[in-house]
Amino acid sequence: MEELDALLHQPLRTQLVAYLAAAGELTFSDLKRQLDVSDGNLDAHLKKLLAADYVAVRKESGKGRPQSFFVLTPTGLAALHAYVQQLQKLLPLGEASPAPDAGLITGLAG
Amino acid sequence: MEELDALLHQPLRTQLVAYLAAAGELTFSDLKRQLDVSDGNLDAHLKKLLAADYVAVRKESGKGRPQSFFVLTPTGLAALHAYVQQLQKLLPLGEASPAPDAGLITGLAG
DNA sequence: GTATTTAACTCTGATTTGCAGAGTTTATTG
DNA sequence: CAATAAACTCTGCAAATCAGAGTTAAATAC
Repeated sequence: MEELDALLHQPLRTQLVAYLAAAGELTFSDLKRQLDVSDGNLDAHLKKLLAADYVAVRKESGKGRPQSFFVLTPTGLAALHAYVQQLQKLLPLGEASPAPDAGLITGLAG
Repeated sequence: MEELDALLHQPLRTQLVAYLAAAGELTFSDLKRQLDVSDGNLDAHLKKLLAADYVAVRKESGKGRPQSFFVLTPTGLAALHAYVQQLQKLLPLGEASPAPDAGLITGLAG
């Protein structure tokens, strides 16, 4: 049985990676604002994603203050894709039933 | 902005709750086998879910060894439902686009 | 019917993760 | 050039995660 990617399956990192996937490229400050997180915390999570080669940095200096631009790497994008597949197998996401043998999580509305 | 439920957004607990939702009721040993996890670890996670009233126990003794049967409570089921909604907003799950302004995470296959 | 084994938990302590704020560096403003 | 502020980075503490030792109770052997 496959397990959920622990690197992605964490509140802050899931959002972070989702934002990067949507936006393509974001600065440290962009992420800090969007995630509403402390500097140190964001730094720690980015370091993990960098270490795993899920994201990459492009540092720009010269014009204006130095800034770091973060992007998803192909590795990170593939991991995200796999992660989403895992979630779909596990949970009743989207409209289709995830498994043929079970109609998971129904009868909620009542 | 709403955040992901930290109690549910954790590898073991997400799976645990998904299994409970699918099966309706599982014993400690069932969960241990399915999740392939140590006794202590499973106990700790169950305690958290019990403390949050996401799951409930029914303890049976008398016939055979004493066993604990775990179920999702209505609270837990509602939390799971809300959690899935959050994921759908954040990630491109299912077939439908999550947001009108972005076609998230495309161009993966190439 | 008592001793031994084994399933079903539960508790404890160690490791890892997550977090916030202090510290550092570099540009901009007066 | 001094002061301010943005953009990070580092350090240490608090909480979460985990594995295995310990406990209780039923089943099996004798």
